Amino acid sequence: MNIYDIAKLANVSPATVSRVINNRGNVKEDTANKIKKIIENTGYIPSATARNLSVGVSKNIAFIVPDIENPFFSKILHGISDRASYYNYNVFMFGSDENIEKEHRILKSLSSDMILGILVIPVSHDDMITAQYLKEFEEKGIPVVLIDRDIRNCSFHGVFSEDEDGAYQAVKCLIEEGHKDIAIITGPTTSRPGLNRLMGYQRALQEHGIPLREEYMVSGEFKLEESYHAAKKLFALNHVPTAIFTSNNLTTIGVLQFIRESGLKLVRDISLIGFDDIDYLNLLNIKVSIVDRPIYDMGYQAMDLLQNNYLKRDENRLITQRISAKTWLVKRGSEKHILFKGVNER
Amino acid sequence: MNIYDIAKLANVSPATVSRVINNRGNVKEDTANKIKKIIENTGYIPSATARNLSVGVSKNIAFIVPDIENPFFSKILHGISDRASYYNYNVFMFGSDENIEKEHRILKSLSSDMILGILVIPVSHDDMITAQYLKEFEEKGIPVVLIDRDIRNCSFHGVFSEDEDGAYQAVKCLIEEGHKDIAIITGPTTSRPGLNRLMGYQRALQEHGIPLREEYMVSGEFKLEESYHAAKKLFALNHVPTAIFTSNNLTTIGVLQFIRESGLKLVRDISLIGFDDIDYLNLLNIKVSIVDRPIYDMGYQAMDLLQNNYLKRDENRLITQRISAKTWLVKRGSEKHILFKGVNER
DNA sequence: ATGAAAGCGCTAACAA
DNA sequence: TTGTTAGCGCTTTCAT
Repeated sequence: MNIYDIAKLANVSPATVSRVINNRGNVKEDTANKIKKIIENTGYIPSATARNLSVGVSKNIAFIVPDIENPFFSKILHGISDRASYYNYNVFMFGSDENIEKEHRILKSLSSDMILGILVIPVSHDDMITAQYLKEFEEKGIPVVLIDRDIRNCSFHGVFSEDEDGAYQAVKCLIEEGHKDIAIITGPTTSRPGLNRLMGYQRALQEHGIPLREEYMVSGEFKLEESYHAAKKLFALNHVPTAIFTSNNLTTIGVLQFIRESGLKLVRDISLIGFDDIDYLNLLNIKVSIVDRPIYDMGYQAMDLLQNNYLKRDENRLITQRISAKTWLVKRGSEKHILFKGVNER
Repeated sequence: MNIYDIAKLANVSPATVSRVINNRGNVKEDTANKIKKIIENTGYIPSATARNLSVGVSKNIAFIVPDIENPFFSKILHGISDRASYYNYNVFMFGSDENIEKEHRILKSLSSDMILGILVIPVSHDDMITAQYLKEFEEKGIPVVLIDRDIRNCSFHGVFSEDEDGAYQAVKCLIEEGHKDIAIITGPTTSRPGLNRLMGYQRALQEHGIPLREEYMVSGEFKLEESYHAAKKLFALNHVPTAIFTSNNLTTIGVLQFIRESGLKLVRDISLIGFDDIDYLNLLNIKVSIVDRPIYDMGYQAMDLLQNNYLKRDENRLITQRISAKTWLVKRGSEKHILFKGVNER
């Protein structure tokens, strides 16, 4: 079944059928109705492939995500997917598994005529190969929108968030609660959010006259297990901090795991503010204060940005659209300071 | 840049270039190398769209999932994605949001020449419209593989799991622990897994001579909030059960939420076994016994099944391949029975 | 081993 | 309002 078959059945030309299918107008209503009926009855579905080839444009967008199973990214995907379906776009999902080579392979495999745009959460802040691929896509008129993670020295469109400020607010809150010995479990230094959250942490301390201590900044790499071990390191210090700022959701969980396993208790033994919420914790009455942000909306907005940039891809090439999502502190009690922490007594 | 440009640069015909690109052989090594070099230098990437149109086959598969944010489905997606990338397939991700109309719209929009196969976790066990769409795809030679949820009276290929047995084992375990008053929070009756888990529950009770009690079977619809209220109902009964079997991960969380909010404690006040694990609970030292299964592998296997059925889509049309993943009980203590439950004392 | 050319299903410019 | 026709970029059969 193709457009010629339909045309024959309707005694019209394929062009007319095409006009009807695409609501191009300039077709007598009778003719249009007749054609529509035939399409309905035969169950004919136009070939998207042929259409794409003919018009040189597809309705597919590619989404490249580092960790499909992280609920943070699932939420972004949800936002993207919902908005994409509004635009009648299809979403290709590619998982890079935080692996830079895999990311390159994905980008390389992206035949540019199959996709209309690219949404990507890049693995690294510093990787110039990925940046090069993305630039080439932009030059071909395929808009690129980064999500959450920026790339150094490039100015791609993107939806980010106020990482520095979020972290700053969190640490400032801890300070105002009376904490002075505040540690951070950092994200990878190859990631912009990781870097910025560290900077927010440092600025908060400095602005309040608290000296930075090397041993209070340990690396958790945004990963659960690494963060668990980072927490362990902090508790092995001579002078255990009274509060920890954790740089992402998995980091928070890693620390919580360590706390539970060690028989420690939040607030009593250690205070905590994390970056990004963890859905079920609050429901389960595990009260952890966190820096929140509109995650679903970030995906949604990214899709919108892509769409806008696609529409005006010829003009305005020089204007980069970058959105920064607000962050806000959600206090649930884990930030509280009590003067004599159990662990400091030991 | 197209295949003609490359051909011209290499002083050969487009056919030869095509042979090189697709490793078809029958090309002198010199010629092949020359062409490869030119392709390399120009950065030419063949048009997947044109290729698809020409050969009538694409490398895309569609995955339709009811709830992107549920970690259970994220794991399946991960398995699918990994295996798909092995086959050099791209995965379209569609979210039906447990909405049957949305599912129909997605299916309807799936231009059959854009996709090579369909992986779907259908919203409903009973919906014949979806079934009809899927059948039509199969008839066109586009293989369909169901995941997790079967469709009534159809025999699609699929990867399911031993829901009945898993539930049976869980409830049997509770009985052997000494529980007699065992409730179930059920999934939707329009879902096969929901139904089968209920059947497993009932069989376990019956085989052990425990009469079924209507008021001990409440509906949680596989949803968090509904399950929370279901738990509330159970605790409002004159004769509160001593144990609950929860039909999926969200159900378990809903019940845990109720338990926590009510100041109740697992085991002391109520025993619990759930279906499907919840990643972070165990890490956070919330010890809930659950029925586990190889979720990632289910996605992985589904992709393999699709691939196999694609390869032999012409022969063997009548042989349906259905895989059932094993389930196993993971005891973490929450199944334990103590004789005088606090809540029964009231 | 290589090339010529038809065809995949659709669109759009041009003609009528 | 409708039709004709030349592509879109690739594959593949059939010659050579």
